[in-house]
Amino acid sequence: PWSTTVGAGGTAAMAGGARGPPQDNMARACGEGRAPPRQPQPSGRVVVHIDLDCFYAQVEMIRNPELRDKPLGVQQKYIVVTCNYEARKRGVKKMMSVKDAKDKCPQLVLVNGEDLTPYRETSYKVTELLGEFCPLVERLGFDENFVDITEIVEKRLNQLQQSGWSRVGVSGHVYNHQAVNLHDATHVRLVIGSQIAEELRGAIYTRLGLTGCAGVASNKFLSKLVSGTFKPNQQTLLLPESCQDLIRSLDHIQKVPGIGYKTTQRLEMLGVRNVCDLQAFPPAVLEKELGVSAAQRIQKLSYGEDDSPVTPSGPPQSFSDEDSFKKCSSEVEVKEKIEELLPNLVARIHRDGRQPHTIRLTIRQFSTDKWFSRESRQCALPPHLSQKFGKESSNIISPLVDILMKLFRKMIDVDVPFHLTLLSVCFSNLKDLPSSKKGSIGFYLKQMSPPSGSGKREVENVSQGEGSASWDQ
DNA sequence: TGGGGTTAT
DNA sequence: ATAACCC
Repeated sequence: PWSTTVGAGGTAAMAGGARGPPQDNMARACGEGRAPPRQPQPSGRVVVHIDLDCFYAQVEMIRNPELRDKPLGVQQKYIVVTCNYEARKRGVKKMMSVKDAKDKCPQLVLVNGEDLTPYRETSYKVTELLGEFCPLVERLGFDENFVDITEIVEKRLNQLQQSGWSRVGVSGHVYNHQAVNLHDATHVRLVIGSQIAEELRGAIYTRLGLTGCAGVASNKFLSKLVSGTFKPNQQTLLLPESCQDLIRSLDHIQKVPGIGYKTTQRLEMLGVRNVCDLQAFPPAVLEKELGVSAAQRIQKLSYGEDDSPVTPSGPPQSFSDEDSFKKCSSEVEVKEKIEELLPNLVARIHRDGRQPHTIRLTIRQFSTDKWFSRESRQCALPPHLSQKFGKESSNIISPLVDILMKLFRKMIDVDVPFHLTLLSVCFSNLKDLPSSKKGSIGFYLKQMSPPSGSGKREVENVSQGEGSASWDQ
């Protein structure tokens, strides 16, 4: 199913003509008049963004191949959170209500995707696979990864120079159909990057059976923006000269990754509607509205500049499990929900092997207008409970429930009627178990403390501290 | 809108 | 602890 390699061949080497082919016919968001003058910066990096196609649906189709050629949606509560391309052809969209989706497509097959375990596991397999090629892999959600392949490109470049410079051709699309200039060192590196991106996608497909898109560019931001250009299972290379065209193709600022809901609201009050407005906006005014840091960051993004590194994600920083519902309004119900969430969560952490030192309870209260705000309370886990994650058996659930109920009462006065629509439990502040070698201090401490703790009483002191004292760092 | 995640303040 | 961001 792979898209064929598009040769950048002979005619592509248009030496001096640094400007890409004029593509002014597209109705772009930016007015003709004021193109801010900025050169594409010479960062020298090569970054790939990999974005799996309708990830949850793909995982479900692998789990049950019968679903392959049917329109398929993945459902959480009453929402179709994602769907395969058969379903999209028939008008089903991401985050559509089940009702609307069934109206659009009566034959739609739905699978429940509220348990993320299969997606999480597959997701980490992808990240680990990419990690075999290169240590610099950063996750973004479950279905996206950034890979900094600068070093691999350099290595290939050297090999090519020694073996006498064979043909280099682009793999996949080039944004804007811009001609490649093989006399331009930056172009050559990015072209090699496109070949490596094709190999990464190939490995993800042959080893895991998953398809996805890739974007190749000189930084994370641009690689992410360009990866969506050709949509299922294709890849796109961005050359520096087309950077402005790419970012100006965004018709609204909220499509800029890094500019979310809140910032969009503020920018709109300032009269900033599209990317060109943001590029041209007075920096000092922007800094007053958003703070220096955010202002400078997003204004640089508006030019396609992003010096943020690809930061290896490593193992997760937190483990959480949540459930949403129509109504939960008594303490007993809260306790039941928590007891439902915990065993799975505890098992996941146990598999991870590290010990959490912080626990958090998050709630969402029903309310008509600002239904999207949550509150949380967290506390340090008492050390003896942290340690129980290390090993099997003993009932760690009950003391955790006790702690969580105390956290709950810190947020909610149970004597006043309440109406929750979500509960979430999160463990964070994960530490490796002291790698107790024989003879080390850690070994003796670990051996000596646990023997006599039935683990019932010490829970009391955890949340009792009126000062809320957290032993957290 | 769900069921997750991250970092900055 | 919250607020912002990402999927």
